[in-house]
Amino acid sequence: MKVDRSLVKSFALFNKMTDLDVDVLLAQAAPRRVAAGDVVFDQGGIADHFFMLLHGRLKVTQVTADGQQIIVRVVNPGDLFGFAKALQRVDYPGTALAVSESIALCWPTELWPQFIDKNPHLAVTALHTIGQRLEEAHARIREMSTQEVERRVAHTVLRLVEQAGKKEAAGIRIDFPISRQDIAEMTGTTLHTVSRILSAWEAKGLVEGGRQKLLVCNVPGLTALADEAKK
Amino acid sequence: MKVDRSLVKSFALFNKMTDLDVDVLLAQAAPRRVAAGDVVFDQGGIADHFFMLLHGRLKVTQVTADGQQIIVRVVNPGDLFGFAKALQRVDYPGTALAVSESIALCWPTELWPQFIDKNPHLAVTALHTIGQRLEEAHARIREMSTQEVERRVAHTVLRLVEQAGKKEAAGIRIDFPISRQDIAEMTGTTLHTVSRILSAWEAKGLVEGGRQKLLVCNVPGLTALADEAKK
DNA sequence: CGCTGTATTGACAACGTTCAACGGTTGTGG
DNA sequence: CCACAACCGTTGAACGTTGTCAATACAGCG
Repeated sequence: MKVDRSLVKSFALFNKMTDLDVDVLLAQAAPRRVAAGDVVFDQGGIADHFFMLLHGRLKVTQVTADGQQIIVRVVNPGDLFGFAKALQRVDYPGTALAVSESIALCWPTELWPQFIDKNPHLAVTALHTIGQRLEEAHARIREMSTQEVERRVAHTVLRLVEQAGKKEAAGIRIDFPISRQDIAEMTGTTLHTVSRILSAWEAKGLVEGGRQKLLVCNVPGLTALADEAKK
Repeated sequence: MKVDRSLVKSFALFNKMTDLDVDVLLAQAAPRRVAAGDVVFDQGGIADHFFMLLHGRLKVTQVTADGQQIIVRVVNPGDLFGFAKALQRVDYPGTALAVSESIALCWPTELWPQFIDKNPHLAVTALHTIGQRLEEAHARIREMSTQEVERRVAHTVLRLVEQAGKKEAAGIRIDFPISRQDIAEMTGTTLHTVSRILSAWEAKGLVEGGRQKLLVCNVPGLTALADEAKK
């Protein structure tokens, strides 16, 4: 039940805090293991906990009234997630699903007010986190408003490289299982179009595909594609 | 220079505060008049102040690297805006431009920490505000990912009715000058398409157009259009 | 009165979705 | 252990929504 301080000290959220404060926070946290494919919480469910990802990878999705799904974001180790209550919501606005074996720290939402009370840093950090997320959302809106699909996919893949890139001999591997459908739901297009684009890129030697796999061979090349003003 | 308490007490931000606290806040605020077409701050400018809109209407825009513009949001009376510094930014991420004669309260950003220190309510309110804005952004992403242009425009117009609707004999007036270009930049399309859609709606008696004018005659009809699942 | 910014409308092209069929891989249950 | 289902991916063809290009009209303003 007890999580060791050394496991979390490297995350941005904690590295400005004293050992004592970290210990207090950890003492109230429950670690939770989530198998790939399992959900941490469901869209519409009562927001009774908030979380931090220790290990693994999650995707947060939303389903529209007419059944279409989009991926809101990918959760990486060190990220806070599911703190809907802090935003004055009673329910979770999306579903968090593990795409690979993951471990999350869980706190009951009732503790949130105490936490920010005891540790003003946390409130500031939370504000920054949400601020960044808002900027990401606006960036995505900007892209969807002004760019054609191929550039959006390029940007999305580059973002994944940043967040989950792992160096390999032949290039940079996206370090979790990701399907064309997933990329489609991140960019607002269909898996067909994504498949075509990735095939074209593979022919150019920019990437290497595979079942739920993606290896980026030529980052500068992709960046050029992403930044290229409309011809 | 002094702003009377009664002018602001009706806004959500202040109505949970004591008269004394309100007075303290107001004592440090500078009211600023902005003519239609003038900017309050520029994208990229140093974020040395944050604001609350007392009267009028602003639009917040962003320009992309290749010169395309989008409208991030519309600022209504009572809204906080431009608190970039609280999100750990040094510059404003967008430009705030008055679309009609407006009055804003200005505070130097250095005061922000003191404010949330003295008035914990404010930090909570700020979190809620940003949380809502994040949800709006996600809603917009969802719409742009899954809906065709006409429905997006319908949603956008309905949102404007909520925010800036003014009852008239023939329907609900959008209470500030708004062009087809503006609507296009809010929905991620072109003014041509917006013009076509509005013309079609006018033929059906749903709206009445005009130069920088918009009157919604049939709200339920528009709502039906907006919610209609894809045929 | 002419200029500038806004709006309308048509013709056309194209990007991307939809529909459809097929191949390959993984995992499961008999 | 093999057969089969379920899922993921690929690719072709047709269609349609929407952007692009272009021409015109109109209102407001100096």
